[in-house]
This record gives sequence, structure tokens and C-alpha cells, in this order.
Amino acid sequence: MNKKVSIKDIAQAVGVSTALVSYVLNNKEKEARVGKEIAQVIRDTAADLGYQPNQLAKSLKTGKSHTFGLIVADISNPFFANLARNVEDEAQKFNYTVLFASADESPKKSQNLINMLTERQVDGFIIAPAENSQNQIEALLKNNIPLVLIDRYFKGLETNYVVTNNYESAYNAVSHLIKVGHKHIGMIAYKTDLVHMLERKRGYIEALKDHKLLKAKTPLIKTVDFDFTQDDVEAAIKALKVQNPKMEAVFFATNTLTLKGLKALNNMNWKVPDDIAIVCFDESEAFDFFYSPLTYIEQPLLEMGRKAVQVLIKNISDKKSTHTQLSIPSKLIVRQSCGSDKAEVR
Amino acid sequence: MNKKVSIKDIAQAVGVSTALVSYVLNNKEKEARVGKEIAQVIRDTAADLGYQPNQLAKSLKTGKSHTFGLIVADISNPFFANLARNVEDEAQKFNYTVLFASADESPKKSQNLINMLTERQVDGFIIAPAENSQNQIEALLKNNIPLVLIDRYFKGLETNYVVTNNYESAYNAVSHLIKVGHKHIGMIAYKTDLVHMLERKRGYIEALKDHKLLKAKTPLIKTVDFDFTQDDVEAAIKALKVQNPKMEAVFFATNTLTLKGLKALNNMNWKVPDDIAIVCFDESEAFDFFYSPLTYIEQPLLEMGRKAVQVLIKNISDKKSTHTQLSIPSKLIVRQSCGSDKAEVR
DNA sequence: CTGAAAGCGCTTACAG
DNA sequence: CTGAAAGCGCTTACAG
Repeated sequence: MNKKVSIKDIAQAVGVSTALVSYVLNNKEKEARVGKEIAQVIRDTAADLGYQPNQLAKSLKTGKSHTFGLIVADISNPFFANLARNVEDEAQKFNYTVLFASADESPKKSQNLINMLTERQVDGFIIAPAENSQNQIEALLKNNIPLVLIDRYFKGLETNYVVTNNYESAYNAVSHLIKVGHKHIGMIAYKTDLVHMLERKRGYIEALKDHKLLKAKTPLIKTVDFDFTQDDVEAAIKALKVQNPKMEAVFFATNTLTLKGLKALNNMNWKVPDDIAIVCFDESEAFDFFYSPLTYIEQPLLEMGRKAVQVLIKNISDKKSTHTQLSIPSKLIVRQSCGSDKAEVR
Repeated sequence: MNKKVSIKDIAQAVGVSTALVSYVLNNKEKEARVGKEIAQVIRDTAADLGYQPNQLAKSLKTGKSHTFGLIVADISNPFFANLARNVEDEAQKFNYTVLFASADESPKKSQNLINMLTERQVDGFIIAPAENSQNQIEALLKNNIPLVLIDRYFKGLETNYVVTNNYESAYNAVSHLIKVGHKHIGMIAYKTDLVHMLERKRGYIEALKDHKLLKAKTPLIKTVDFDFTQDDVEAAIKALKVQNPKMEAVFFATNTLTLKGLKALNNMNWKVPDDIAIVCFDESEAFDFFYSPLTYIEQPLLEMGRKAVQVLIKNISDKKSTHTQLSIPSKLIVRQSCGSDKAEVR
């Protein structure tokens, strides 16, 4: 056997029209009031022939592909890989297939992927938008294509989104450092205007302000380019130390920044938490193995993945639905890198 | 604008047949000898209207979806996530889109995913096959569907595959332990009949044999179930130690086993490499941060991903092509967990 | 150089 | 209860 079997083959084998076969195989026998026996014969024949419906033809006819696109920055980043897995599982519950793609924070790649997926007739998108891709999102919106942003969003753009409560998470993490006794706290972020990063910075600044610890005119923040190296992070740390020689703690804004940062600290031979206390946004398997297990912000990956799918599917089935904007709380996991075992999880 | 623009809309706007539009937009003007001016008008109009071809319709007509399925055990496992990324990038070079899916080592899930992807008319598959899924692979083969196995394969099954040279890699790693002076070496694997694991075990055994270190009738190997916990691994390590109280080194067969294993060792308070030397198959970001940086086998992820795509695409374009079976060398990255800094990378 | 027409594999009013 | 027919958006021989 080589040629694929179609509805027509079944119709011929049974001796009925393709319409009947279609009705039966889609369980619309009652609506179409198909005979009970003939329905069974059709079913049996389909099974015998090993019939597998052609979803492409189905989609072309119905205008629904039961498919959506998930565009992330990089599927090999554990944050996105885990998110993707949760999205995959949730989508499956609704009988949706997800097409993954990595845009590498590049608006050009992002646009290419959106085009590619649109041409494949995805019913909607879940996107962790790259910087400077706001116009792409707006274009999708204008074309009335269902979508939900994830991890990041654009201020003032009316869309669905599902994100971690970045501001509060950062605020809490920095407040924890303060509570534990640190007064001179720096922050390392990467260069971007994306809201999630701005919110993390804002959380950092406000926490300091509220504790009367923001004295200098310029906050103790350094940013590195998106494709930073360990050396870049090391340079940033050193620059902070120059800016404020009393710096005793650093808040890292992402898991990748932290990973490079820890290597840089090892390289510089600064001990955690004695020479420098650490707290970081997002997690990594590696944090468990650092000699001073890290205190970190655990993002709600499972809930984010699930909600994103649910919101998208709601939007697909009801294109006029109002926007859903979710900012989900994280959890601060307190361990040893801030220099205190006594503080408890809040 | 809401309704999608089709080739028909362009044809009407320009005042030609849809055939012409199709030829021009597919750059087949010379074959069809379309007029130069009219071709330009068609192109301009297409651009003006924001035309995006419907790939589904195209695929339905041509019988090629320019799509393939990638089925792995779990996309959130860094090994597969990295592999997936390399596959994605390589596929894109050939203008292919990849549909990812996770089968969780379950033959039932695997079959569901294969069906789903087949119905979506993928042109081929790249599969890290689950245990007991051999019949599924055979079915695909019988239906003449292009496919390449990755990471694992089935002995005696005539298919394309691209894997790490598991036997040699394991052999080298264990030989390294021996060279460094260890005589009583255990191995922790997970329970499966999949070839990659059998090969790793065989490499371990042969290395010991060749060095006259395999004395006991039963080799010093313990296996845990696929969904093992840290406690399972700890129990396995202890059992090995009971079996041979002189055990001084352990070879872990995967990255996940190693991660749980290291936590178990910490929990038991065994020091690496003094109480126990370690070498492991596959890598993890975490290994860099363990107090005794791990010696590990670095798998050729980039080459595996690339080759798999290339072999698949060759098979798609030439269904009669002979099978390509690649076993790619790994690299042993020597660091401190085996108890010697002197040994160099081989 | 260009158009009419068939067909990919489905679904779904419509008619009987 | 069942069939004939149109049509989703394309491609591609075929005829002129």
C-alpha cells in the first residue's frame, strides 16, 4: 500500500456517496440521519483501509487549521523550553497542534516567522515578542488574527497577554536583600525596551526608594547587549563596583545573565554571599549546584503556559472577546546566596 | 480588511486568469512565457493587496507540505531542546517548517503523535523513538514515509539514523576512569531496551573487560525506572556500594541521572572525587557549578541536528535513496570529577 | 503569450 | 435516509 486512502475510496468500497462517509466519520450521523447499519459499515471499512483524514483538505474547507504558532526567543533556553512544553500539553487537551519557532530577539526573524505561520493558516499566535516588533503585532491585530503575548507585552497596546508580575517580583526580591541587611545593591540587566525588563528595573528602583536606599542620581544598574558574553557581565559587575565601592549585593535580571555572572564571580574570586550577595530572576537547574545555592524568583511557568493557551482558544472561538491581561505572581525561593538562612519564604 | 486575499482577487484586479497569477507568483513566467509588463503588474498588485499564499491549498494540490515532524521524549529536557533548536535552524535553510512534539517515552503517545502529524501531511519524520515503538516505525516505513531516527534506533531495522557513537563514547569515558587509577567502577542507567542505552552499557563493560577489571559475574550496574526520583538514584548508588564496598567511581548514563545523582551524593555527604569519582554521559549547564566540575561526554548536538535534517530531506526528495546510518563521535571533556587534573582531553 | 478547466480531499447546504 | 454539486485556494497540463 502506498497511495493514501481518501474518503472517496471508502465511498466506492461501500457503495455510497462521499457525503455520507464524511458525515459518519465526523459523527454527524444524527444530524444527517444516516442509517445505523450503513454507518457501521462505513466505519468498519474506514478502519480496514486504514483511513487517515487529510487535515489540510479539512482545514482548507473549514477555514480552521486547529493549529497555532508559538514564537519564542530561543527554544533551547530552558525558560522557553519549559514554557513550550506546558503550552504543548495544554494545547493537546484542546486538540490543537502547536508550531514552535525561535526568533532570537530579532524583529526580522520574527516577521519572517509570522509570515510563514500565517501562510500555514494557523488559527492564532502565542508570541514572546522581540524588541521592535510592536508593528508586527499591530498588523496581526488589525487583521483580526487571535493572539496572546507571553512573557513580555507592549505598553498601551490592546492585546491579550500573560506574564509574570515582573514589577512585584523584582520589588520583592530586592526587598528581601534589604531585609537581610544589604544597603548597596546593584542590578545587571540586558539592554532592551521590552516591558518585562523595564518592569524589573522599576521594581528594583522602587524597592530601594521605599527603603530610602536610593541616594545616587544614577541608579546602580548596568546593562549588557542581548548577546552578551561572560566577559561582558564581568565588566558590568566591575563597573558597578567602581560606581559604588560599597556594593555588597547584585540582582540579576535573567537566568542567562546569572549563569554568566556566577562564572564571572568565580573568575574574579568573589565569594557568595560574603563578598557579594546574589538574587536572580528566573531559575536554572545549575543554581542548585552552586556552592551557595541561589535565592531566586520562580516564575509561574505552568500557569503561564496553560493560561496563554486557554486565552488564545477563547479568542479563537470568539473573535470579539475582550482582552485578557494576566500578570501572575511568582514565588521568591530563599536559600543561601543572600547571606541569611533565617529569612523565610514570603 | 479582514477577508484574506486570494489569487482570484489578484486575477480580478488585474484582469487576467488565476493561472497567470500563479505562474508569476511562483516565478514560472519564462516556462509559461508570461508577458513582462503584465507580470510586473501582477506582482505589484499582489504586494498592494498584501497577498499571502495559502500553503494549505498549495500543499493539497502539490502533495508536499514542506513540513516535517520532530518527535522527541521531552522538549523541556535540555538535550532535546538543544537538538530541536539545531533541527529548526537547519530545516529553515531548506525552507522547511518543523512540528515538534513530546512523546514522554510512551508508545501510546508516540503513536498518537505520529497519527496526528501524518494527518497533517508532514513530508517526513525525525524521531527519537520511544521504547516499544518499533512497530510504529515499521508501519511508517511500509507506507514509504521518509524518516530518520535520532539519538536511538532499533537493531536490525533498516532505517536512516543519526546517533552519538554510544558504545565508543562510553568505552572512552570508562577507560578514562581506569587510566586515572580507578578499579572499582559502577554504572547507573535507566531501564530500557533502547539501543543507545544498551550500547552505553556495553561500552562500560567492554572497557572493564579490556582492562581485566571485570571480575564479578554480575557487572556493577543498577538501573532505575524512566521516571526516577532522586531517592531512586540514591538507592541505586547505595545498592552498588553494597554489591562492591570498594566502589570508588560511578559512570552515569544520562544528564538527568547525573543531576539527581549529584544531589543524592550531596545528601549522602559523599565527596567528589575523593569518596567517589564521577563521569557522565551528556552535559548540563549545572555541571560547571558543581564544586568539582564534572568530566562528561559532550554529544555532537549540532552535527546530529544538521545531519538528521539533511538525511531526511534527501530521503524526501529521493524516496528510493539508500539508508544513511551515522554514528557521530562525541568528545570527552575532562575536568575534575575523576580525581585527576593531569589527564588531557583525548 | 493567455485562458478555461480539472482536480487535490474534504464539508455542507440543498433537494429529493 | 441518501446523493449530486459547489467550493475552499491553489497548480498545471492542455489548447489556442
